[in-house]
Amino acid sequence: MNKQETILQSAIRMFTEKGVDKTTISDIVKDAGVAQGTFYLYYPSKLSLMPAIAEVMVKATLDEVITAVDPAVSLRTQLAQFVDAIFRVSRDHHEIQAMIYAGLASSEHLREWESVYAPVYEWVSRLIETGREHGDFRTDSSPDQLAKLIIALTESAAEQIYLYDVETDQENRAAIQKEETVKFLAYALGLPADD
Amino acid sequence: MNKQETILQSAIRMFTEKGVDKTTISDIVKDAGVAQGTFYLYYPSKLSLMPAIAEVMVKATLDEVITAVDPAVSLRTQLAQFVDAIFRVSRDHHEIQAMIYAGLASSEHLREWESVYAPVYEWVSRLIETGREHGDFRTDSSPDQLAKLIIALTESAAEQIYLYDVETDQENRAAIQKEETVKFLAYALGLPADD
Amino acid sequence: MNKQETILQSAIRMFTEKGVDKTTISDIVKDAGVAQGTFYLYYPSKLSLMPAIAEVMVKATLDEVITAVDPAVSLRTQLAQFVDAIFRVSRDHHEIQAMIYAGLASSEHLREWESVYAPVYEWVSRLIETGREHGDFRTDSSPDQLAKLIIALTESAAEQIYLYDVETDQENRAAIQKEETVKFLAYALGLPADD
Amino acid sequence: MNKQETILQSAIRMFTEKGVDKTTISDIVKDAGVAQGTFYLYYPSKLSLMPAIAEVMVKATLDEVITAVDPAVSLRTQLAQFVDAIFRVSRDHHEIQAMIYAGLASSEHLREWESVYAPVYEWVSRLIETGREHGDFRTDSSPDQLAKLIIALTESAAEQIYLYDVETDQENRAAIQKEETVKFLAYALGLPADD
DNA sequence: TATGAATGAGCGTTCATTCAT
DNA sequence: CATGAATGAACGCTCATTCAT
Repeated sequence: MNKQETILQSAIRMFTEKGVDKTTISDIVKDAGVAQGTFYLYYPSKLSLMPAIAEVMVKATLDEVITAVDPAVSLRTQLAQFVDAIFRVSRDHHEIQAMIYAGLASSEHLREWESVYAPVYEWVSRLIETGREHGDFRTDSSPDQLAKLIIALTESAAEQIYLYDVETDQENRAAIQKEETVKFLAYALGLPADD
Repeated sequence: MNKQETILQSAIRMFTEKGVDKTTISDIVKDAGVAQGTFYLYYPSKLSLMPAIAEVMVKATLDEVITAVDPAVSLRTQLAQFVDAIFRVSRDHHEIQAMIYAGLASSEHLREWESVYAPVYEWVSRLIETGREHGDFRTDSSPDQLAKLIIALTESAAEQIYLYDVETDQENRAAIQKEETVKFLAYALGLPADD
Repeated sequence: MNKQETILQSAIRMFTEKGVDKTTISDIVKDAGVAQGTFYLYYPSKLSLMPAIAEVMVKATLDEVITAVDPAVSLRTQLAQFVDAIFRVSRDHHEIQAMIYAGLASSEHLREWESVYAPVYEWVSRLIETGREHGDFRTDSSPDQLAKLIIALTESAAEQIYLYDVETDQENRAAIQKEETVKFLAYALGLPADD
Repeated sequence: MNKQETILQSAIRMFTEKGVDKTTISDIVKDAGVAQGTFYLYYPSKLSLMPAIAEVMVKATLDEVITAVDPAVSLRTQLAQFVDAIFRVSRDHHEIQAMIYAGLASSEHLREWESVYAPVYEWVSRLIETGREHGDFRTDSSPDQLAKLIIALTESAAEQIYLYDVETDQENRAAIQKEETVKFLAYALGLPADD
């Protein structure tokens, strides 16, 4: 792994452990085992790491989703698998997600965000199109629009559980929230219940 | 307005204008017209302002919602009014919302967040209960659960429009997103279409 | 002496001892016995000290000149006293003079320089005007023009001796250079020799 | 042009463009199109370039003077041509001159300065000697002494115009200053007016 | 209560210098 | 000879925090 990659990995680790604001470049380079100046060979500032990190996160999300969702099962089950995957990503990376939401917001790298996140939208869009070919889902909204709202709902539902530090009974609350989210989505999409 | 309140208002203004990280206590006290030391009479640190700010925001949200939603009209219309209100709050205060999401996350004041936000959840919960008394909404989920997801979806949908700087055609995209969100919610809640 | 004045004095001392470039703000505040941050309460940067230092230098120059020149003696003698004073200032402060010449040049504070130095030009101008009232000095150049060249010549002659580190026989070479400068000036100004 | 020479030329260009302090070795090697390490094959530090640069400058000055001054014309005119040449050099290279004056001063390479500048002194000295053979110039000062003061006056007069950024009406003020300088010199040297 | 001058630890950043290739 | 990635000491500067008034 080259030094640029090492720095990026260390940045993700440090941001996750202590938050973006409280992470110093000194923390990152110490963790990465490189000199202070080496950081600046690859990134002009701390915030300029954000797009690269977002990219890593999106890739991780997409990988998780693709691995988790089995195209052979019913759409309702696929939806459950999707929700499960998003909740898992949120649980494992909620610090980074908070960082992306607000950290990116305060940087000048926001423009890049939409394009970085595009693959996830596209994946969900295609899921809907495929479903429609089998006669599933309501058809009075475009796949792109539905994809946006599906993702908005699912990530936001996951964050309600994982973004905040209240860890009491977390997995139990997560299970309920997941089940409710799937049901909510099924209704919202006009998906008939499994029989 | 006493000095504590003045400081809080200045903090909100400064945070909104230049972001939380880039706002210094010096900025706040200058804007408030008080001395540097006075800040510390009321708040031990910059982050300790967060719960108070969150409270103000939640109150603003609730006021907006209560004002906008007319209990006399159809539930579908009330839903549309609710979505409209949330989008408006997001448009006007997206900086603060990003701040609350991630700014709070990095502080030690997170515990207070849930209790601060509770009134909004309760308001939506009561909306559902009232609807049920008239035979509306599906009943296979608890009002509290539905409230959570309604809020999650609506705020997240609004943020997709307003959190990012792409201001091209913003209000047009917002109109479409609002309409789709209402439709999505109506399906998700088992609400019959207006007739 | 207040802290601002203390910092200024320390800056002059440090600049004189080790040169402007090699003097760090840390050097200055250590010498002044104040905290690092205190510096920035009064000066936004190292270069912003320059106009203040220039002012001190000009005042020192003017004091030296006014003290040294006796209006009661012949103009030729007054000229010698003036040259003597300028050489003395150069000897004692040549580091600062080099600093002002080039240090100011690299800053954005250059505009202020002319106004700061104005009193010296004016003093020499008045010397010429007074001389003319007694029928001395050639009259085919304006006092202001002559003042500029008198100062240019005298300071530059002094710097040839003192700006560079060659200290061998310095005072002897200075004596010769002073005498020649006075003679040069006397001719240049159309001043008759003492009789 | 070999790499050593390329580096020197780039250093002069960079120093002129952005000042000595703000020019980094990285700037120089980038401009020169050589690697960072190559610099150190030829110069041990940034300041060690100074004597070489001074030499180039002095050569440029001498070339300008020799080209400009026509030995066939009257001494008064030659003086005007000389003043003109010095003003031109100052206008085109005032950044480097400031650099040499104070930049050299802060280095350990000062000893070399006098010897580097010697050819200019000698040229002026010879001008005076030649003039004397024709019965011109006063003879109560040595040519070497006069040369020093002539150069001191002329360069300093030029700097009063060009060292500072006030560019309003610069060429007009330069013309007046040049004329006055020639007149001043003519008197100072006991040179009869052209007839 | 209220002030604001003073603090100083610690930050991001620069850049002259080295050395394995 | 030439390279340029890597170094890390040292810099200017910020700003939350304190405390004598």
